[in-house]
Amino acid sequence: MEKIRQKNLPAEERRNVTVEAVIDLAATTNPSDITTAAIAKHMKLTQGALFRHFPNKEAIWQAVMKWVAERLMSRIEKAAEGLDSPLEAMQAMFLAHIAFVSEHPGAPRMLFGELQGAKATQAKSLARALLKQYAELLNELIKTAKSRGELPHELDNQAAATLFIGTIQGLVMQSLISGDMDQMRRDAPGVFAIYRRGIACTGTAKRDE
Amino acid sequence: MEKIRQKNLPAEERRNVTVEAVIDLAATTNPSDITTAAIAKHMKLTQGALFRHFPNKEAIWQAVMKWVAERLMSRIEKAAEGLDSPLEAMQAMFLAHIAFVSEHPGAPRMLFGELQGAKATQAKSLARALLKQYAELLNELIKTAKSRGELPHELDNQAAATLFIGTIQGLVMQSLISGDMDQMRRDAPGVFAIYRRGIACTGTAKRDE
DNA sequence: CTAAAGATAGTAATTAGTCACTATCTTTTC
DNA sequence: GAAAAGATAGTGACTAATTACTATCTTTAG
Repeated sequence: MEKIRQKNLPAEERRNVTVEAVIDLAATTNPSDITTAAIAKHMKLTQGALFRHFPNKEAIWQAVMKWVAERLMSRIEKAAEGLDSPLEAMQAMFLAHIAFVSEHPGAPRMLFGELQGAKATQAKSLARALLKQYAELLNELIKTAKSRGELPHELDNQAAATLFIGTIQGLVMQSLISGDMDQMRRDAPGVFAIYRRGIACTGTAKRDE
Repeated sequence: MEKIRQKNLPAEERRNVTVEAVIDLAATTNPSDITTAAIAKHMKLTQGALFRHFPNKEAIWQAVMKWVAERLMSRIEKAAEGLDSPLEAMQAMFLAHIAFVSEHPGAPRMLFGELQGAKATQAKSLARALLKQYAELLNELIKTAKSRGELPHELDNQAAATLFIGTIQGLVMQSLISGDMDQMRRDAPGVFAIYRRGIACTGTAKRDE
């Protein structure tokens, strides 16, 4: 069960190892500073050998984004599974997302890094697709919640979904900044509590008009 | 008032122009992809000439971060000025921040880009200082709001401040992703409304325990 | 006339990607 | 069932382009 130094791996296995190496590196390195040489070194391979398994660097990035998208979505969907209340489902998704990121700090960095770029790479379009799918999932939940009376009808769906994702992104950014991934796990419940009250609460509290 | 092509600018003026050129470029380019050559080209100067005014690239980035920190903080403080209610002040700050970013999309990109990096540059420590100052300002407002009864005492200050900043960062990220800075301005009021209810609302709404 | 600002033309280091060759595994054939 | 043949994986040295940065010459402004 130990991580033994493997040689002559079959192609697909080697590609998987490569993706993990990149996620690993991205935990401590700015994605755009990750060189093919660094990737190769981290997996104890020569730089040239990488190109036996990927046509170019962009293909590596694409594979990484696919990995992130698949793992993250499946994790989130699994967390929401079986929960009857949409609000409870959203909370479970929120915490699952945070947990995933704190286990793989490199994942959000790759995502943000890719989205930040100007040119329309294929990796970028994968990242966009992920966010879109996420937003749709949330919209469904919010709609169901409204129909069940768990959320007020006056609630702005768009804003609620934006804030849900934005809140996570904000937490992630602040953890990246402090360099402490546990901070995120600590802050998550309290932050979500505020979000939940924000969308559930109908009254406009105090207003002086 | 027109942007006339200036030559032989005095040193300080040239440095200002340089900073603006970088912010400009950062609006469409990943900060770590911005080369000294690109900066020079954008301000119609030769690359070598840049180093007459900055000892190295890091010094340029430092100047940029200083620019961002000063302009952003002064803008936010001005927005909150004269507002008696802390909650109103927070809303004004929120909207001012969003407005600033939508006018200078390059600013947050430089900030995030710098914070993302592993190594401890001076530009990075400026960025950290900015966020810290911001958080303290928020904390003061929240405390005052509590003492005036505008916010409930049970509210978690830390979480509220985190979410305030996080919400903005999230909005920024999503605008960067869609490439449409106006999206941010459109979403901001609705999103802040939810945040405001979230911190102001004491009741736990519906809970099934 | 001189000092500051810019142009020109470099440098050394680093980057993604290539290539001829070697090592190892898998399949075929008798 | 073992040797031959082919396929697959990895090596190490290379390249062309790009990078931040520098040295030297030229222009301009006061």
